[in-house]
Amino acid sequence: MHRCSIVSDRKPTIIDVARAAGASIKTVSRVMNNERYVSAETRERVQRVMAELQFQPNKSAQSLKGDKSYLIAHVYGDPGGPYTGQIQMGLLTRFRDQGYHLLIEEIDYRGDDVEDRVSKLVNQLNLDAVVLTAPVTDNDTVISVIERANIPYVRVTPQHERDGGSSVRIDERAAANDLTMHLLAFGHRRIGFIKGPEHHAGTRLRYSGYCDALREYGLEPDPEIIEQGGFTYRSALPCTRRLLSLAEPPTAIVASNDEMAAAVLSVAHDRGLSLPGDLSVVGFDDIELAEMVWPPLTTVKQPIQELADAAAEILVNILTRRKQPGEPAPQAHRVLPHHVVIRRSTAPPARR
Amino acid sequence: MHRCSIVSDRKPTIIDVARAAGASIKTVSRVMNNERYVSAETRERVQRVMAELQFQPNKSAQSLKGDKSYLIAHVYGDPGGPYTGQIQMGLLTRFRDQGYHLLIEEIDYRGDDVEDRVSKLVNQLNLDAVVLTAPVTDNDTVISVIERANIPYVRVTPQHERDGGSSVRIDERAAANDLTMHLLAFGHRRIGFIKGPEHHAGTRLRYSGYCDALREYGLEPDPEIIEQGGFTYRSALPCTRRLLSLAEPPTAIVASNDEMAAAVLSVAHDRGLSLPGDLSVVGFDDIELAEMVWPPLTTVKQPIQELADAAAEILVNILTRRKQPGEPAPQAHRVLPHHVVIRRSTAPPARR
DNA sequence: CTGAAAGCGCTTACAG
DNA sequence: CTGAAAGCGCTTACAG
Repeated sequence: MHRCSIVSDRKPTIIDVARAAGASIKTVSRVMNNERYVSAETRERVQRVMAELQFQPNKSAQSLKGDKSYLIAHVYGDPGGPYTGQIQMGLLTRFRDQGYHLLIEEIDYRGDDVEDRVSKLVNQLNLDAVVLTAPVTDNDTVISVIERANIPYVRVTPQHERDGGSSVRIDERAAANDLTMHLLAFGHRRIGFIKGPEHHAGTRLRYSGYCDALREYGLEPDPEIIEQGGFTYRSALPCTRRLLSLAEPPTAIVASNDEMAAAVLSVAHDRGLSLPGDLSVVGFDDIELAEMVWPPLTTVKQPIQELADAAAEILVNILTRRKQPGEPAPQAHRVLPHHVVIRRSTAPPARR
Repeated sequence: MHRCSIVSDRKPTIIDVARAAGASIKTVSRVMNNERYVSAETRERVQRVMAELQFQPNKSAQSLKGDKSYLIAHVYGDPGGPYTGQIQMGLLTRFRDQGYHLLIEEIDYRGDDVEDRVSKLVNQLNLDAVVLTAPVTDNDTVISVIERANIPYVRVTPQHERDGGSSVRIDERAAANDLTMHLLAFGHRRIGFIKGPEHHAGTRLRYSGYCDALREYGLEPDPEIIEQGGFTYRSALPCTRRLLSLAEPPTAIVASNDEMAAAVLSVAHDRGLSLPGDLSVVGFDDIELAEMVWPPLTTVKQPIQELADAAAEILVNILTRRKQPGEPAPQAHRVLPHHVVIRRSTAPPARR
């Protein structure tokens, strides 16, 4: 018996394991990393000792010499939308099993220290990969730092396609089109629209989808009933007030996201309108809020869970098979199916 | 001129800086860490070279030999509540300036791998500190792993006080009391209550505050109008339906959080009740949703930003002055002021 | 299939 | 105030 003391006050290292197992540290390293060329017998013996000693490899040491830090960052912006948390949950679940940990970094795209912050994150920590969500999916400063460091990255619901990196998204334009068509099919012809903020993924595509749908019915977008919002509840309050104060107010309003749709409902309630008879309202994203307001919102479901899964899967694929240096990181671009969720906030327009 | 090439394809190391500055690596290290005993002249010269070379210290190397990983983890649970994101924002902002990065780990307290997961996080990454939020603030398994590793930690809004670690919170019991008093002062005498889930911080204290308030008015809590919810919107739907179907329904309902209060509103709307005349509703937390539903909720504001700030400040204090080993980590327990936000979901009961 | 040596980029003692 | 040496716990070549 040459393993003297199983219990010790300091954390066991690879050397302790090697000694206790009667093997070299290189062999222990091989077992840890599931490499080939270890006899089944040796592997088993080492694994048993690792378990007994409760050995846990030091990530810093692995990172210093090796090329992996086992750290992946989620870079997002505020307002990143209420699904930031759900995206993170999805990523965590997937990365966990592979031994990766998730770091988070919030980036204000207006800030002048964006480059510095991302650079520190990427370079000091030797990140293995990065996930980008709105509104930094299309931030050139952030992306160029990541590309310079030659780290694989995935953009979740980006606005524009790009040569580098990977992406996962739904067809936002088609989704906004479907949503508007739903209102047109109900007989609405005067349909207001509240846009999202510039620079934010989705803003442009959702607006385009709305315009396309109108044109399919031979209508032209009317600037009088198109408002500029900011994706927040508050931003849509004055927009709605203006729309409902028009001589000829819209009979339906498409808000570019659910939070703004909630604001439309509040203003309508406040004016004593009967919903959805006097005003139909639709949102976008299907966040939890969509079901919690009254009437619950007709909206497009953003398949957050699936998007996060797809993003994680793409990265895990890349990370677990990078063997040849010089080989360009493989890319993937996935477009997931979307669907309109019809609830009680939409109905045919009431007769006047 | 002994700095040959400023530009290089590989990242500059401390050795490159030392060479270019004509100093030893130890001196560069001193400058990096803002240690004393460096002449102003040398310090400045080194700093200039660091900037020119865009030198960024490798955290893995710092962590391997030193005792700091510059990594702090936020351990939370799902449902961690919609303010998980806000807490993280607050922590990020504060830690950033100190050079710390934030890792996140979601823990399902029902899972049997909790210990393993937290242990891996803490031990493999050599975490510098941990922040715990609901519902893991009172999880003994998690806390004992952290304490064994001798890492400072802060619990945000814990349910029970503890000997070890630090905590920040509001007086939830007093807050629930205030909220209920507000209804009592309006003249309500039959006030329903929807509890949060067991094991979740806040559940017990909020209920106690409600009971206390009733007793101050000489009333006893009536089990018939006390429901068991789960802090989710959906969980409160059936609770509300039962309460409103009673022969003598409550004239007001206290929901243990805002999401459940939103569910109360929806059921009431669905039954055609006039709000707040037929039913007053209060929530707890003042999450964004509270202002987005109709009528907007009277609730208690959870000062998330301040709580996150306080938590971060406590940790930064501990981390930046740990000099003497053996000295126990200093602790802090802070109770922040709370206040009731009165909106339009509460009013005196209508005459029957 | 297995192992001894060197080294990743820093920090910690320890000397001057 | 400054620096040369050793070492943190692993992995990467390189030999057997």
